[in-house]
Amino acid sequence: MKKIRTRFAPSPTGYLHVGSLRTALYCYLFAKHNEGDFVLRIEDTDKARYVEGSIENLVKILDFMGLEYNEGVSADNDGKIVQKGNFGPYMQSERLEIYKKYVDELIENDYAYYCFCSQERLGKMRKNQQVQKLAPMYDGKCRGLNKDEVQKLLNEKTPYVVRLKVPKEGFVEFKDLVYGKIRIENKTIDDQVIIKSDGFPTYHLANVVDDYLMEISHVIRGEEWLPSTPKHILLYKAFGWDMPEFAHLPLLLNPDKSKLSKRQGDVAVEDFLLQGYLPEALLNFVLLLGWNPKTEEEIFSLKEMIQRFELLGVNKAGSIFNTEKLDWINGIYIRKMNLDELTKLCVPFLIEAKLIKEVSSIKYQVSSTDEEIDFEYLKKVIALEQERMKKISEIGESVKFIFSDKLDYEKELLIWKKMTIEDAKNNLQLVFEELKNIDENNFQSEKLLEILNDLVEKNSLKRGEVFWPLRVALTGLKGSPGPFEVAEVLGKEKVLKRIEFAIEKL
RNA sequence: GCCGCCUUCGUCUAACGGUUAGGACACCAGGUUCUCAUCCUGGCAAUAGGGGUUCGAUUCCCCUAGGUGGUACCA
Repeated sequence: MKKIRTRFAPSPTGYLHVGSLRTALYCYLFAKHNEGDFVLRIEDTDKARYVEGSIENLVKILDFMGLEYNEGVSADNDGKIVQKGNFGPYMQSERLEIYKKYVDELIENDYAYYCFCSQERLGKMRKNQQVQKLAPMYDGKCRGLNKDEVQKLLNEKTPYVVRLKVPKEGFVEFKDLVYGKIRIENKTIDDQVIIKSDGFPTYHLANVVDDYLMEISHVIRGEEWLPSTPKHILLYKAFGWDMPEFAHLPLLLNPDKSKLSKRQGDVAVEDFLLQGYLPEALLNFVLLLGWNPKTEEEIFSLKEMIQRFELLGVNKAGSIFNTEKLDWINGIYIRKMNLDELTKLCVPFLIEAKLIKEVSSIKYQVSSTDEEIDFEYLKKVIALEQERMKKISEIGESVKFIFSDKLDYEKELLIWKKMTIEDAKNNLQLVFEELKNIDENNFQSEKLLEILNDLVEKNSLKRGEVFWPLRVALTGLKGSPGPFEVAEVLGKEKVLKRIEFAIEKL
């Protein structure tokens, strides 16, 4: 059997779109599931839309997402673009000679023709067609030019494009792996430009030639390509080439069901990463947008995805990109993560939130107090929040209370249910006296729980009457981690200080 | 306008032509708990509309509606 080879073929026009990420993921999974190759090809045939640095950025993000490809372009240690694999170059702008050769062959065999029509004429023509409520299409003026006429115009250096000579009769039919049988009448297909006047190929030509030369077995791409697939098929036929399989993927949508766009929120993979979504979570989320595993499982590692992925499970309808479920998935991955790694991810956000400053790679300084802390301490702080974090970006806000010199809260918050102010004050006083006598080394959450439980019993109190005021005294928050974990992280001195502060407040 | 594609809870999605139309997120309620979160239990909520075919349509066919993609010397 022929080797399975897929390609991801973005154009370098800026950022990596989450929709493209899903396409890349499906291409990758399909290839790897079938022990095939996954190729990265840069479709930079539009000079006008090229954005500086976007290839470098793309390569970096794919790498960070863990979608490893076998061939294409890559970045070296300095971030410079280099060729990867032995098939290159995989940037279409460097393959112009190749397209030229193939297009000459098409013209030679009467599958394509030179067109010398000016942009102005074409514009007028289309306007007329629209007025007459006709589909805007090239009217075929240059289609019948004979060899001498063509040669003459070429000699006169008349600007030209090359167009595909689409048959007037008949139809193109193909079987899409997702959408099933698609049939389109030839008469509705335009004589598409395949070489532009600047000598660059258009997508249609470059894509077909490259897919053929790179031995791509499965073309997996967005649904927006479905209507132009017949043009591609016509090209394969004109060249006499075997066709790849086609699989078009449903679109990702805005909440209003229009095609997912930047206007209505973040769409760049980088934006999500910056917000503190984990790459694994993002992949997992995007996997489920348009594909289902035919079981009720929802959480998959990349390895499991490879094992499970089949094109059969891809559905046809577009899906709204709604990040509610992404938050849930991200929370799951955060909880599964080991503390060391999670802390490393959180540190930049803590610095950004101006809670701490970096002194060295393992030493930090608390901004408000200049106190020195180390990575091990940060781990304890992060551990407090691990199970309630949805996005890494929340960490600054949620652990602010740990690093604050002075908490800011209403004194009423210290009152639990129907307690009186006096009760709260007394109970805090009791706790204060009790904790004062505990050795610094015994300031551990289990021990503290034990000791304060005894205190509660001894004084026939309710747990809430003691724990709630204590927790608020330590955190200043309505919702927070438990008082004993917090106490352990803060240490004896600060705990006593905060309790005193609360008592004074009441 | 023309051509194509799509349509199941709010969202992501299951269901050989026969199911009380299933799961997940979100939401709500209860349990655990000093609070939040986690965890467990339960609840709410859908086959776009109309015709066929069939003993029986979410499922097959047709029409309508809506949505969406394409209609470039952009990809």
